[in-house]
Amino acid sequence: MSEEKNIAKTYDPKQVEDRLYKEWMDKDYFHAVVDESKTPYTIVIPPPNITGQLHMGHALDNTLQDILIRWKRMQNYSALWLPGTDHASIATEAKIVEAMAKEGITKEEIGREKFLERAWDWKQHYGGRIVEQLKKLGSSCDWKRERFTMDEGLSEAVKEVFLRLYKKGLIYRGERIINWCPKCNTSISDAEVEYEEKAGNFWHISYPIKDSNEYVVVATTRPETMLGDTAVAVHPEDERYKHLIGKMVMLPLMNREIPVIADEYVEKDFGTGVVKITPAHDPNDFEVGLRHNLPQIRVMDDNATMNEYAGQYQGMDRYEARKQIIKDLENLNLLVKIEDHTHNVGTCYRCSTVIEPIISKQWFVKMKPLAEPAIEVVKNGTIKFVPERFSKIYFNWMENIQDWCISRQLWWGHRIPAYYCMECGNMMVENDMPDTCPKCGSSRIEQDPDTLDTWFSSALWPFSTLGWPKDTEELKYFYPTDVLVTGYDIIFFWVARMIFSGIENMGKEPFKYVFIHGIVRDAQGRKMSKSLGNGIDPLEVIEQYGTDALRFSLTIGTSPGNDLRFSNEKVESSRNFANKIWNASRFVLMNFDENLDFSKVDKSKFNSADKWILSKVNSLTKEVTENMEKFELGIALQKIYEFIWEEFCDWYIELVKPRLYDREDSSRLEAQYVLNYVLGTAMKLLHPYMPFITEEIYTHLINDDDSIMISKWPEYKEEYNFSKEEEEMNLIMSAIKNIRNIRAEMNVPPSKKAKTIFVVTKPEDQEIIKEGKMFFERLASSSEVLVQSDKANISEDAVASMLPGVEIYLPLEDLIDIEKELERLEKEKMNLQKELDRVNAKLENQGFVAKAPAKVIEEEKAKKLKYEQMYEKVIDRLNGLKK
RNA sequence: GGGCGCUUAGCUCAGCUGGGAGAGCACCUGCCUUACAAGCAGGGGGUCAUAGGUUCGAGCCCUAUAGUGCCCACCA
Repeated sequence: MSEEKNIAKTYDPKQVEDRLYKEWMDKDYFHAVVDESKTPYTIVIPPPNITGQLHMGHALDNTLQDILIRWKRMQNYSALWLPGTDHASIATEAKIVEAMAKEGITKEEIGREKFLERAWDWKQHYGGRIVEQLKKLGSSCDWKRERFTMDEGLSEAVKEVFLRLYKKGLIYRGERIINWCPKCNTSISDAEVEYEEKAGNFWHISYPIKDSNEYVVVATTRPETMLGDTAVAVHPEDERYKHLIGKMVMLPLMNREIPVIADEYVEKDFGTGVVKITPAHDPNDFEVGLRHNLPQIRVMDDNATMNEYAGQYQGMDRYEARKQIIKDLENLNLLVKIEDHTHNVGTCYRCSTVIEPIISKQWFVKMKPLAEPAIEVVKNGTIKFVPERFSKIYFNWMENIQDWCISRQLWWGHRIPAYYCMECGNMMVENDMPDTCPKCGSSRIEQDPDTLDTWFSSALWPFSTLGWPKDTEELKYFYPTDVLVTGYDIIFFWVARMIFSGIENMGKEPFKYVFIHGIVRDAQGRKMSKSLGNGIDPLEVIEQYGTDALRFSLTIGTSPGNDLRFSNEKVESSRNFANKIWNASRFVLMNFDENLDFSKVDKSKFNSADKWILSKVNSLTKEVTENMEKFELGIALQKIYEFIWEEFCDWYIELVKPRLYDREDSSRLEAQYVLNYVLGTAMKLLHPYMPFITEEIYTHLINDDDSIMISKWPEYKEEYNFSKEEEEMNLIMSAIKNIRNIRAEMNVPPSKKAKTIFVVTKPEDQEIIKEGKMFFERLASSSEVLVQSDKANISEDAVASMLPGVEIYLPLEDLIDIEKELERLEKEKMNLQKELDRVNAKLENQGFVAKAPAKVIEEEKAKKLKYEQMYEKVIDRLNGLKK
C-alpha cells in the first residue's frame, strides 16, 4: 500500500501473505522466551503426522490456536506456540512398505536397519511438507522450538517414562487377548479399534456329547474359531443343561474332547444358552478360560491364515476357512441352522481391516492407578473442557478404562527398552543394552523387537517438547500449558493420555483448558474423506481466496464443539469482507495528508459522530475481549465484522466525508485522527483472525508500532465512554433511515434531491439535529435542513416521518402521491398500534408489575410513552392529509 | 443397551447468565453517489420440531414424544 493514490480496488492476498510471513519470521516475532517480567501462555500443537497433508481439520484446529496465541501475544504474555510433528508409526511404516512394494521388495528382505534408513530418508523428504503448509495458514508457531516425536530429546523422554512406569509396576508384559490387525501386522490398542455394524450370520452348530446320543447346539458368528475351542459353557442354573456339566463333548471337525463347564458369564436367554469357549480368540472366553484353567489354542497366524492347530484347514485364509468349515459341518449334518445377524465388527482405524482378537504376548500399561488422579483433575476443575459436556465423554472412558496395549510389531517408532538374555531368558528393562546378563553372565543379549504405540510418545508431548526429563528453564516457565485445542475425535487417543501422563510424570496437569472443536464437513454436511473425494484442499482455498478469507470462514458463526460446514459461498463472503476492509482502509489513507500531526488534535472538537464511533469501538473492545476469554471466538468475530462493516463503513465513513473533502474544515484533523484510531483498533481486534490484511493495513496507519503482531491489545477506556452521544447518534441515524425509507417507498431516485427537509423538534433537542444537519444533507439526499419548533412553512402535502420527539417532513412537491402516502401512514399506524397493545398488555399484567425487575418495567413504560407520542403524530398527519 | 448433540427465514448457521427473533447466501425494488458493483440504499420472508409444565414473562429452564447425527458397550 505504498502509493496510496493508486492502490488496487481489490485486495490481493498474494501481494501480501508470503511477504509478511517472511517478515515476521525474520524479525523473530514468533519466538517466545523465558521472561520473568511476563506471564507465560503456552499452547502445544497437536503434532500432525509426517505423512500428513494439510486438510480442513488441520486448518480449523490451527486457525483456532493461532487466534488464541496471537491474541495473548498482543496482551503482552510470553506466548509460546510450540510446533512439531508426529512420527505416526503405523501410517508412516505403511507408506514406506507400500513404496517398497512398488520396487518389488519387502521390509523383511532388507532388514530392520535398512528399513529404518529408508524411513528416516522419507521423513527428511516429506516430514517438512506439512510444516510448510502450516506456514501458509499464517500460523505463528515458534519454529525455533519445533520438535519431532522421534528426535533425540523426545526419545529420551519416552525411554524415561517407560522405565519409571515399569519400575512402579505400571508397565508389564503379559499374554492377553489383543486386537490384531492382519494387514498392518501389528497389535493395536482398544482405542484404535473402530466398530462397524455389519450384516453377518449366526451359525448354530451341533456338538455331540461323548458317550451319549445327546448333543448341544452352540451359536457363533465366527465358526472358524471353533477349531480352537477348549470348552463349551452353560449357565450353572440352566435347568436344560445342568445334567451335562462336567461331561465331555466331541469338538466336530477336530475330534477333540472338550469339557462342558458352568459359568455365570453365559446368558440363558441369548442364543441357545450354550457358548463355545475359545480362550485364544475372544476376550470373554479368555477370562472364562482363566477361571476354569482351560488350554489356549491359537489357530491362526499373524496374517490371519489358519495355522498348524487348525488341522485340515491349515494354510487357509480365515474367511476361506469359515466357508469350508460351514460346508463340512453341513455335510456332517451338524449345521442346525443359519440366522441372519447384524453385529458390530471391530476394524482397524488405519486400514479398516477386520481385526482379529488373538492371544499374544504384549506390553501393557496398567491403567486404573493412572486414571484415578486423571479423573480427579477434571472433576475438581483443574482442567476444564470447553464446552463442558465433553468432560462426560472423558469420564465415561476413564472410568471404564482397560489396560493399554502399547507394544506394536512395527519397526518405525520407539523401540521398547527391554532386553532378553538369549541364554537364560532373563528380561532386563534398562536405559541401554546391558553388556552381560546379571543372572547368567552371558553376553548374548537382544533387545525386544517391538516398538511403542505412537500415542505413547504423543502423550508426553506437553512436557517432552519443553526438555523433560531435563529440568530446563523452559519447562519450569511454560509448563503446565494453558490450552489444548483439538477435535472431539481425539479425546481418548491423545487428550486423556496426556492428562494422566502429565500428572504421573510432572506431578501436574498438562493444561488448564481443553478447547474442543467439531469437524469440518462439506457443503452437504458429509464428512470430508479421501474415499468420497469430497475433501476441499485448504491450500487451494488459500490460493483462490487468501488465507485470511479461509480463516474467517472457519471461525465466523461457529461455536465450540459443533461441526461446521464449509462451502464456497462462505469463503466468497469472507473474501468480500477482506475486500471491504481493504477499501475502507484505502479510503482512510487516501484522505490522509502528508505529515499528519496528531499531536495537534483537539479532542474538544470531536463531534457526536466521532464520539459515537469512539464509544462503539470502546465497547466492542470490551465485549470482544470478554468473548475471547470464554472461547466464544465465533461471537467475537461476528461482533468485529458487524462493527467494521455496518458501524464504521456504512455510517462513520459516510458521516465523516464532508469534513475530509473540505480541506478547510475546522475539525478535519480530528476526523482523520478518529479514523486512524478506530480503524487501527478494529484491525488489532481482528488481527488474530485475519493476520495478514490487518498487518498490511496497520503498518500503513499512523502509529509507533513496527507490526500489529507485537502491538498492544486494545483496552476499554473510560474517557471514550460516550453514552449521551451514542443516543444522539441513534436518533440522527434513525431519522436518516426514515427519510431513506420514505424516499425508497415513494420511488424517488437518489439523484433527485429534496430541496428542504424540515425537522420539527423541541428547542432543547434542536442542537443535536443541527449538528447532524450535514448528515441529513449528505445521507438523506437533501440540500437544506431547517430545524424548527413548529410546522411553520411546511406544505400540507409533505411526507412525514415520526420519531419519538422528532418529526421530519419532506416536501416532495410534484412527486407526492397522496394515496400512497396515506397507505404508508396507515401501515405505520397499524404497526404502532400493535406495539402499543403489546406494551399495554404487559403493563396491565399485575404479575408483571409486581414481580419484574424495576429496570424492565421502566423500559416498558418509556416505550409506551414513545409509542403513544408517535401514534398521535401519525393520527394528526393522517387527518391533515385527508382534509 | 447406555450417553451426548442437533431440529430457529428458501439454504448454511449464530443466539452469552430467561425480558421486544439475528447474520451470511438466495430473493424483490432502486442505484456505476469521486473507498468498495466482491458495492450502496430500501424491502419481503420465521406459531424458534411437537405436546405439556415452571415463570409476571420461554428459542433459552423442566418432562415427554418424533426426526436426525455422533460416541461408548464383551451378549457368544
